[in-house]
This record gives sequence, structure tokens and C-alpha cells, in this order.
Amino acid sequence: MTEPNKLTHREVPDHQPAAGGIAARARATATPQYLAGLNPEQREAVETLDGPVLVLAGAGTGKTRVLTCRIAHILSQGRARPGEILSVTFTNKAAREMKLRLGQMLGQAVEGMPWLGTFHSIGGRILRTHAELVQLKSNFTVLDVDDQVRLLKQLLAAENIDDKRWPARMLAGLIDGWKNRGLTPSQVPSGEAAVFGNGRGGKLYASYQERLKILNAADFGDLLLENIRLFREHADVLRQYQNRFKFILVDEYQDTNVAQYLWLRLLSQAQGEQSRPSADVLEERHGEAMATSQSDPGERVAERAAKTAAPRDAETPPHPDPLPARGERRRTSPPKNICCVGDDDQSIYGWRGAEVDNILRFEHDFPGAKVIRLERNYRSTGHILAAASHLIAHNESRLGKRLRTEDVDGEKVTVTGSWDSEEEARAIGEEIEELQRAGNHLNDVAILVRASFQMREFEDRFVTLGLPYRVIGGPRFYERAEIRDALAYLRTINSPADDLAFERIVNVPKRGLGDATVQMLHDHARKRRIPLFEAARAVVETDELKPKARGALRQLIASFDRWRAQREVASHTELAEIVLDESGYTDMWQKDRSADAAGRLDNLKELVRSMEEFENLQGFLEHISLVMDRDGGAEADAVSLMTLHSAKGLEFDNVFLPGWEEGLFPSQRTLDEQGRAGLEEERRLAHVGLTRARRRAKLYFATNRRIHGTWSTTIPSRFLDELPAHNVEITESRGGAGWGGAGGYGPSRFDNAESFGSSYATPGWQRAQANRARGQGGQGGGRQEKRQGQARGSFNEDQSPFSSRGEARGFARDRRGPMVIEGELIAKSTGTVSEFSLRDRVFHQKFGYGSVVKVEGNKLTIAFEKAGEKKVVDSFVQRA
DNA sequence: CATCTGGTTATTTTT
DNA sequence: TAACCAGATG
Repeated sequence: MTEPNKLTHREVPDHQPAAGGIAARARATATPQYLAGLNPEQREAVETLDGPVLVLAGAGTGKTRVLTCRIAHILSQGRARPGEILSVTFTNKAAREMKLRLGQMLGQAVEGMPWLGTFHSIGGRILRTHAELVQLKSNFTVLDVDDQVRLLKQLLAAENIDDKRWPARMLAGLIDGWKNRGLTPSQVPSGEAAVFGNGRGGKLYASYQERLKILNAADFGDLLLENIRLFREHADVLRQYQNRFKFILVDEYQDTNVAQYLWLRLLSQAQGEQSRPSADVLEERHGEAMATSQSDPGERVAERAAKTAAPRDAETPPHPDPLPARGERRRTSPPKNICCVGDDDQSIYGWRGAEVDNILRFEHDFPGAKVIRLERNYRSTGHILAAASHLIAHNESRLGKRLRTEDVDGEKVTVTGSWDSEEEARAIGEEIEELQRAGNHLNDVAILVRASFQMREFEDRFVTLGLPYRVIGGPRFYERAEIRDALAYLRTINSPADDLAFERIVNVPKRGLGDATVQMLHDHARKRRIPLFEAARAVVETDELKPKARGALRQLIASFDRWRAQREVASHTELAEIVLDESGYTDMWQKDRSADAAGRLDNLKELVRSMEEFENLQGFLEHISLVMDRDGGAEADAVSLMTLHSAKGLEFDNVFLPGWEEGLFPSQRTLDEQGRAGLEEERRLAHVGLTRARRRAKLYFATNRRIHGTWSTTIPSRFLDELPAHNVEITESRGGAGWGGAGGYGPSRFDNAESFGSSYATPGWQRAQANRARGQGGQGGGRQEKRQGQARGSFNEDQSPFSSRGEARGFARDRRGPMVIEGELIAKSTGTVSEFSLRDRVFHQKFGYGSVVKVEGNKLTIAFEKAGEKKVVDSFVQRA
């Protein structure tokens, strides 16, 4: 560990004078450079080192900057060494970003921050050092969801549970949920444990955990849960870490789940009399208020559990403060110097177990906490910020912040209605092209959708337009089948007892070892209580298998023996290449004619390349599942297409937000399942979307959308109504839908909406809608009944740009015909004759192989083998 | 053991 | 609509 030379570490005097607070220290030194550019609030957040601090950092207020500066400050003040600062993030990306920025700030000190990482990687690391205490070995495998489900399927089969009625995925979800809430099998409320498999859910969870130990494996949830168990059952270990970490920093605190909360709580608990750590002494002086310490963690679990266990009734009001009287159980030791940074308005992972409550109740949980609000936004222009703020103000469960900017008002947020989703895509495509003509880079443009199925329409459109785009998100790198397969090979080599890995690749590529063979291996293994691989070795010596299978299996075993031997002589990267090659795995994909085969081979190459960063196979396998994420090169100029969820933390000059319709956004399902809390989370999602935009935010809704194949008529999202009229401009769809301006045509839907409750759902109205929809070749109506209940947004609010009637006009009376569009397109094409001609065989990144059916300038119509007929710009395909 | 077919089911996905 | 999966078929 290298000590940063600039930040010579002074031993922290154990008896730092109380008066020598931050202010005094700060005065002693000239303002360090890293503090210079901070605004007063940021600076306070950086300099308030002692006691619990909650930094409420709104979107674009310099959250990461505060975190990194704070670390720099701690180091330069000599308050802790790099190894004494625990700094947790959720994503690898965030961790990397912080390391990078710290590096820039401090010179090469980053290597010295061993405890900066994600919850899971840090949890995993601690777990590996004390693995034996939780019945694991230090080289345990981290299972991915796939492995989990496979394992659970086996357990279900063993229990004779119909996995049709009780799918393994569902159980995996339940277990994950329990783990997120910090519940070990014995702690799961019996009522909940009973919901699965006729009361056997809890039992299955328990046997799943047992199986994991036998396999020497942990799933993601275990990385934290087992850590908590470790800390609870081994006070000495806990104390070791409590003493080590003088400062704790948490990023995105609003996204922490109960397990993470408990973990933090355990670590942030200062030791009582057992130890005499320097930092604690300091704190005690600072924290008169902290004398009222927190309750025992155990209590908290129960309390939390009870809370979360309560069915999330749709209509349940916000949780009243469930804190019971804390009684006599007081401790004298205050919590450590913990600093949590987050934004309650950006909590969008509730469905993943995140507890907004953690941030809402911070002051409760960490008495004496200082709360600092960062409200100066450095990202968006005035109108955008105002719109976002006004929207989010409709939420009740929030701590409340008021974002402000010193930037110009800029352009108003626009709202555009179109006839259907296709037209929406067309309109957005055109606007993007216009932005491009005006000199904007496509890299500065993003389309953020609520659900990934919405992306398709855009992809289709962009492919025809020849507009480069990139999809962000989607399956993670290490979740891809080919990566998992490759890893399974390596895992089997590394740990012959990894049954799940072996099972995964035993017949990949196909070698004639099907279900029957695997089943018999299983039986054998179970009978003798040996790993599958050993069972295979034994079975090959018998004549229980058909000769063909026996031969194949023998060969596979021989291969593994060979590879294991080669481990001694070849580097791990070489070994990987050898394995992928000799196993026939690469061949398998090379022979594959599907569109994504090439990409998969690339991924495999990327995997091998990434192995170089690790010392050996063991090290690689330990980290891969935690660290591997494709960040994909963002070099080429292209529009970014992603879900709102994956947009969190990003920003773009121009942000397009399509699909603001009831049912889609806010999502009907969330509303049904989570009620008011769900609506608020959706609203936060909207807020996140808007605040991604630096200069232009453009919202869209379509009147008709195809959902699961059938057309339904939709109504604009209530969120549109919640925008402040002053900052919003209603524009007309470029796609040609008549929508907007006063003096429009036809009655506004909102005319109806005025007396909504009754008339909206009338058969007549529905018929009218259906008729309109039919023009598009589909049925209207159908979803109304369902929506009716909560479709009433705040139409009456004076602020609403829609309530003043007249704006939302009948859509698409004079919908522009496709011919016009077509004409425009052709006009835009380069006119140069394509190098392709009829019947050419071509390959397209997305659609795979096909042959050219029609050539118009540089526009081709191609009949793809798999994807059907598509119009594509020739630069998107290559000769096959 | 591989391939075909019909029935089912449709969000969001940090690790 | 389309994509995925489980069971049936060859």
C-alpha cells in the first residue's frame, strides 16, 4: 500500500482536543485545492467529518465530487489512512469513477484505497477472509441467478414439488427478497415462508442454504447476509472491522436494502469499552446528542422484518414511524463517522428491495446526524429543473429539497402527442436528425424509455434511417450465455466439486450427453455423496451408459484432466484459450449462422482479454462475477437508447422521453402492486428522466400503443398533468398528428376528461376511441375498465398545461400518410448507387443474414433469414 | 437425443 | 405479436 506523498499521514492523536474541530484545522492550513471549487454546502459536506452525516444530493448537485473530496479531506487531514476508510457504492461503475477521480485528485493514491468498492465486492472480500466461520472455504464460488435457479429446480424436484405451479424462479425471487431483508431461513416470518409450495418455502430456503455450503458457493445475497451473520456470531471479527474503519462513506444511500443497512449499522457501531479507538473519543465529544444511541441491531431486524413483512397493500398509507419506544436499552457509544450520500427523489429500486425508508429515517437511525442538502444543480437549465422539481413535489414521502440553478431558463420542456408509437418513433427520429443538422453530436442525445419493449420501435426506425444508435443496459456481460459457459469450463477446472458449472457445460457444445445421462450422474453422485465430476469418472468405468455416451463422457473427463494439468505450465489466459478451443466451444459458435454468433465470439475474446488483469485463474474467478460489466466502448457517435432505470447517473444535452401514458408510465403493474408507494416510485423515475437532461427535455405520448400484440388506446400520463404549465410547451408532432394549439380540431379528450369519472368509461366514448384506433388496424378500448380507478390524475390542478382545455386535441385527424414519409426518406438518401445489388447476400449486426430484395439509392430492402423483410441503409450491412 | 410444436406470458434489473 | 419453455414426436 503506497502512502500518497502529498498526504503525509500523521498519527491521529488519541486525545485530539475537542476544540480543535474542523474549523480550526481548516484554518491552520491554507484552503487546499480540492476544497477551492466547492460551494458552501458541498464544502460543509466535505468538512463535517465527525458523527453521522446525511448528504441529500439532488440530481446534478455534485454528489460524486463531494464523496471524493471528502475522502481526500480525511486523508489530508490525517484523520485516517486509506485503509481505514470504508467507501461503498452500488455499482462497479460508480466505484471505478470514484477511484478515477480520487486518483486525479491525489496523484496515485488510489491503490491505497483498498476498501473502496461495491457492497458486494467488499462483503465478498470480508467473507473470503473469514469463510470458515460461515461454513465456506475461502475460494467459494459466487453463483449467478442461473445457477441459483438450476439448484432450486433440483431441490424442488427432490421435494416432489410441481415446478409448473411453483416455479424455481419464483422461489429464487422470494429467497432473494428475504436475503435483501437480512432474513436467514429461521428468521423468515412463518406466514411468508408458507406462501410457496404449500408451506414448504421456508424449508426450501433452508435446504438451499445447506446445498450452497456443500457446493462451497454463495449467491449475491449471501455476500451480505452471511457477512451479517459472521459479524453477529463473531463479535471479535466484527470488532476488528469496526476498529479498522474510522470513516464510512456510502453512495446512493437511498438504494440500500435492509441487509445493507444492517451491515452498515454493524460496522458503524463504535465499540464500547472493549476498545479504545481514537476516533471514537473524538466523536464522543462532538456528539452530545449521540448519547441517545441506537438500539440493538437485533431489535432492528425484527422491527424491519415486521415492517416489510406487512403486505404491501396498495392503499396502505405511508408508513407511520414504526419506531417503538427504545426503552432502557441505551448505549453510550455513538455511531462512527458515517456519511451517507443519496437522494430520496432518485430512489427507483424499491422493487429490488431498496428501502427508501433507510434514507427517510436516517436521522432516526443515526441520532445526532447532520443533514446537509445540496440543492444547487449544475446540470440542467431553468425550465427543465423547474419542471422536474414541480413534478417531484407531488410526492409525499420525501425529505424535500428544492433544486435550483443559476443557469439560464433555456428551452421549455416540450410535450408532444402522436397517434401511435410508430409515429412517436418517427417524430423523435426526425427531431434527432434535426438536432444533428444543427450541429449536435448524437452522443449528446438519449432516448429514455420506461420498459425495454419500447426500444424496438426506435431501433426499427433508426435502422431504416441509418441513424447510429446504441442500446445501453440489457443483459450484463457476464450474464451472457457464452460467458457463463466459458466460466463454467474454467470453474470446473478450478474446482472439480462445482457441480453447477460442470452440469452447465457437460453437453455444451452438444456431445450426446443429454438429460438421461446427467440424471444418472446425479443419482450416482447423490448415492455416494460425491461431486458430479467424480461420479462421472466412476460411471465411465462401469457399463451403465450407452457406449456412445460413455465414450463422450470419457473424452470430456480426459480433457478436463489434461486442462487441469496444463494449469501448471500455461498462464490462465492461455489455458482459457486452450479450453475454449479444445472443448469445441468456439467452434460451436463459429458454425452458428445466427446474427449474434459473431458478437458472442467477440465476447469470448473480450473475456479472455479481461483475464489478463488478474493474477491467476483463482483470482479471476473470484472477482469475475462481481466486477465484470461491459462498459462497452462509447466511442462512435450514436444516440443512446436505454431504460430510465439504467439512465440514473447519466446526463445528456438532449433527452427524449417517449411513452408518457397511463398504464405504461406510470406502469399499471407497479400501481396495482404497490399502490401509492408504487406511484411515487414511478414519479421519481419521471424525475430521474427529466433531470438527465442538460439543455432539452422532450416528452411524448401516443394515443394508441400496441401492447402484447393488440392495439389499445391510451391516455396521457398523469405526470404530464403534474408539470408546471409555465415551463412546458405543447408542440405538434412532427409525425403529423394533429395535436396542439388552440383552435384545433375535434373535441379534446380532456373535454371528456373534465367529467371524467363518468363519461370517460361510457360505451360511447370507448366506441369512439375504438373507431379511431381501428383506422390503425387495431382495436381500441379494452384497458379502460382497469385503468379507470386511478386514471384521475390531477387534471384539475391549475398548473396543468392540459387542464385549461383546448390543448389536447383530437389526434391525427389528418394523419400524414406513409407515402410522404417514404418520399422524405428517399429524398434524404444519398442518391449514390449502392454497392449492393439484387440478391446479394449480406450480414447485418442485428438481423443476421439475408439477401437484398430491393435497392433504392443507398437504401436496401433485405429479406433476412430470421428477422424477415427490413429496410436498411446500406452502411449497416456488409457482404456475407 | 434432437427437433418440433403448442401453450403460456408478457416492467424496471446496481450485484 | 413474439419469444420462451416444456412436453411430444421422430
